[in-house]
Amino acid sequence: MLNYSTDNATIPTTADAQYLARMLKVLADPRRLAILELLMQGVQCNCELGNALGMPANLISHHLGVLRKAGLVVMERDTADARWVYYSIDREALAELNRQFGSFFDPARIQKRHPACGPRSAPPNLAKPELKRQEGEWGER
Amino acid sequence: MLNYSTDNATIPTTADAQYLARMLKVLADPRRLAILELLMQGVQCNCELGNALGMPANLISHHLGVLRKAGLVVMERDTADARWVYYSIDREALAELNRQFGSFFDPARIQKRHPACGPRSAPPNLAKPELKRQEGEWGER
DNA sequence: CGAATAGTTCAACATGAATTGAAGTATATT
DNA sequence: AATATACTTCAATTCATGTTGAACTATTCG
Repeated sequence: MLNYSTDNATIPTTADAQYLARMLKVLADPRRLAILELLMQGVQCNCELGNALGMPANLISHHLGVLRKAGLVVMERDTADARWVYYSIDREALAELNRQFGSFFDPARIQKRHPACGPRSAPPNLAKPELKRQEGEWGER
Repeated sequence: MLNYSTDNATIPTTADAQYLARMLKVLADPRRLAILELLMQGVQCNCELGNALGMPANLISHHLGVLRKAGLVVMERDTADARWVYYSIDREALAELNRQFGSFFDPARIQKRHPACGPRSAPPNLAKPELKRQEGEWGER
């Protein structure tokens, strides 16, 4: 029954899924999450972020670069002293991310089973999508 | 102005942020996203997932293990033939994830700047959190 | 009982990305 | 012009995790 092909069928194919996959990679770093949390609390410069998080300036720059490339963060230089660079969240990009995530992981989207393989005799004994919870360490906090 | 400490200040500290950091790591893999997408479309067994995604059984098992540990996926064996194992999304865990994500990345949470450092002369010229968008490759699709 | 099947686990290896340390760039001050 | 300041960029190193291939486990069938 295993006849997997050699093409890249495992890469998300819709534009939405590709967007989400890329964004999730950007978010799945504790330090970047911490930076984003601080920027949610207000516009900040590299040294403010570095002070608050105990990170060197170059590492802050690196992570901010990743966030900027992802479109989540924007930068502006101080008008009085251009050495100061301020970073802030791009509200629209954040809202769009929230929409996409909420849509992809919407529980209302869960469907019933459509069997494509299984035992020859009896159909799978599944009355509803939720099975009895047997494992999981993190879901419940 | 750089006086970062050596403690683990960069690790998200609240329980919510830690939960989110862990979950995002689980989600930030294209193959796991693809698996989740298929499970959203209905309960499936290893070989159905493997066929659809062109992945070997052991890799499917590995990723499903990660998803189960995260509490997002549950398993049940077929009652007629215990060799068949079905996987499905844990609806409640998914709903909780959606809530946490939506809350953390809620644009309404964005605050104004509270300066902790900057040029000595003029205060930062920031009237509102949104700055003019200057960069970003992915945010707009 | 042996063979087949569905899936799981293990460990080595590969890969991608974060971190580190140095160097570079631009701006401001003396 | 020299020095200080706030970052940014680069490249080597380190680290975390995905992938591969083999071995294992449990169940079913002839």
